[in-house]
Amino acid sequence: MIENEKQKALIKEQIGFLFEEALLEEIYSVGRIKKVDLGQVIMDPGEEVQFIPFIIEGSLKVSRENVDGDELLLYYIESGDTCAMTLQCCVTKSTSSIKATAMEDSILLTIPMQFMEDWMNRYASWRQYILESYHVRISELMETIDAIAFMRLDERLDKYLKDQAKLLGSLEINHTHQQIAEDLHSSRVVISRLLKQMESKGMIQLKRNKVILKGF
DNA sequence: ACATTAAGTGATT
DNA sequence: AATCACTTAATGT
Repeated sequence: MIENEKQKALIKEQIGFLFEEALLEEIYSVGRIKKVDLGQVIMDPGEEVQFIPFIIEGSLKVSRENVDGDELLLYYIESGDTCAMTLQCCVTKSTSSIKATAMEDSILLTIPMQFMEDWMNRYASWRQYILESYHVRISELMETIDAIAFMRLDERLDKYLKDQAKLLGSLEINHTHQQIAEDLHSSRVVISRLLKQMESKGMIQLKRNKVILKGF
């Protein structure tokens, strides 16, 4: 139950326009606010998902992970978004096949999954939102597939840095080369070399644990 | 001062 | 584009 007026206002501001009053009231009565820190893992493959997360503030990255812990970044979710894969898990009552990590300190609104179906039947706005969310996720997945299949790694890296900067609203990206390599499913050495190349072209500036973009 | 972790580089596949 | 093996640089204790 969300009692705090400040939190209510925040929710209203971020997702209020999506739903009618009655549904918002229900959201207030069953939702929980959850704060997560940068780097915190919200969902792990194999875990049973029992809530639907909305991003109220901040952003998450969603990635695929294999048994060896190798990763591949799929897409990001930001304020007002929810995670389509979670929805799928809720409907089929299966376990998560993806990993979600906080890209910055973020605030989530979590809704227990048992309300999902009921709301789908009773609220057109909810139904539409869920469908719309699926649509957006799938488009982004397509974009990622295109990038993997058709772009060279240096182009992907460039896109990655720009996406990252846009999302976090900063030209400074605080990642190690190792972390970037993991997101792109490449190796650190290769990323270091490509970054060095970009630096000598004047596109970026390199610091320890940091990449600074020189505009877009 | 030393250990640890991040980043740079040549050579090889 | 990946991996190995090694060097150099930055940072924490």
